[in-house]
Amino acid sequence: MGRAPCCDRTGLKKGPWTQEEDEKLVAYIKKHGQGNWRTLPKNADLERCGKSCRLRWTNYLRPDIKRGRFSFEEEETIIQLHSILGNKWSAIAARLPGRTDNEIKNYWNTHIRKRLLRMGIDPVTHAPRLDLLDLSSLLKPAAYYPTQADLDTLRALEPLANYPDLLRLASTLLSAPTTTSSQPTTEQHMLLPWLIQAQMAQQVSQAPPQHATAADMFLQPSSACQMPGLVHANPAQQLHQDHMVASDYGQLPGYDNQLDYVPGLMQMASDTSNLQWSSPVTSSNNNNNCNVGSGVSTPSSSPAGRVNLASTTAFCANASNIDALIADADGLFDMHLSDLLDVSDYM
DNA sequence: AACGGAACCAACCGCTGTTCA
DNA sequence: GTGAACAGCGGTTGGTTCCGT
Repeated sequence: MGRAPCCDRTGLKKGPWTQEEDEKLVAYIKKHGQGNWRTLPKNADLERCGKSCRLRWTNYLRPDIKRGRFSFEEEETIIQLHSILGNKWSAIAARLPGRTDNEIKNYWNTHIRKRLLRMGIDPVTHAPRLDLLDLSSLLKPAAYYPTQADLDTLRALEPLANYPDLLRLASTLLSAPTTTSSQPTTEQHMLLPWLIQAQMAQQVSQAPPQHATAADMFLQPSSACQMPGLVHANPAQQLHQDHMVASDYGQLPGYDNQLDYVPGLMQMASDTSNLQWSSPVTSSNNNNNCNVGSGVSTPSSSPAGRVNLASTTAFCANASNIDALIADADGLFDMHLSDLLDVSDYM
């Protein structure tokens, strides 16, 4: 378009607003309404551009703005909505009465984002950061009291050696804390054959290109290999638990029930021995546009694809019915893989 | 008390989508 | 149909405050 900037007039004031300017703007809008922002400054006797006036009004002077610290409930809502909507601050703000998009954005960048990073959760994908996980978690139990089961586990993992990312994923799953002891659960052992099968199937079907790791194959929403819900995190839930258990975010609480996720996971594995994972939600619209990164800036440090099913869903649907999507996603939050990922050892 | 770095947040910038002449 | 004007959005900046040394 090449549109000229709105504030190209010289002599217009910039920087912080004075109380006098605020009063002028508020008085004018109270009397005349918002109307045309372009003409407002002149009519209100303000040496500001319309854009600056609009920003000042919407972010600060609007009477319905709630100021002060965010409550925990608001924080939880922001995290959940962000996992669905991404950096759609205005959409998030629309669901937080009294909060502006700018305020939420600032709060995210200064508080929540850093907190998630400390928790080992990627603030963009809301997934556990694979780069923080390694084989040491697998070896840890065996190093202390190597049982036959531990040895079997390690032996079974040997074929994964050439797929470090997949190995990390297996490490994550298999190192999930157990209820009463350090022994892997039956379900965790059941996962092993599936991982091996997946790895072997991949070797047979196609050799992964140099630039695509095994984990990329798993995590790419637009590829044939989708793993919906598997790495779905609920940082809000985790935050809540942290609040309950420890104020130090570097120390994650223990988890007492990881069995919730396993049946679904094993079902997925048994349904998809050929790695053609799909979900009822995404399979109908599984094209390249379903890259959840679209519309959201994705730092290079983030995984190639976003593995959050809710996010995928939202973006695939062009966010045409966000409320419905959020309602759907609320149900999906019942799946807490993050609840079983204890990454505190790697922090 | 002074200093420097970190944290915070209001405001700006640049871009996109929509409207309208 | 075209392009300028406009509103709105998300990313970034820079000034201020806080805090540790």
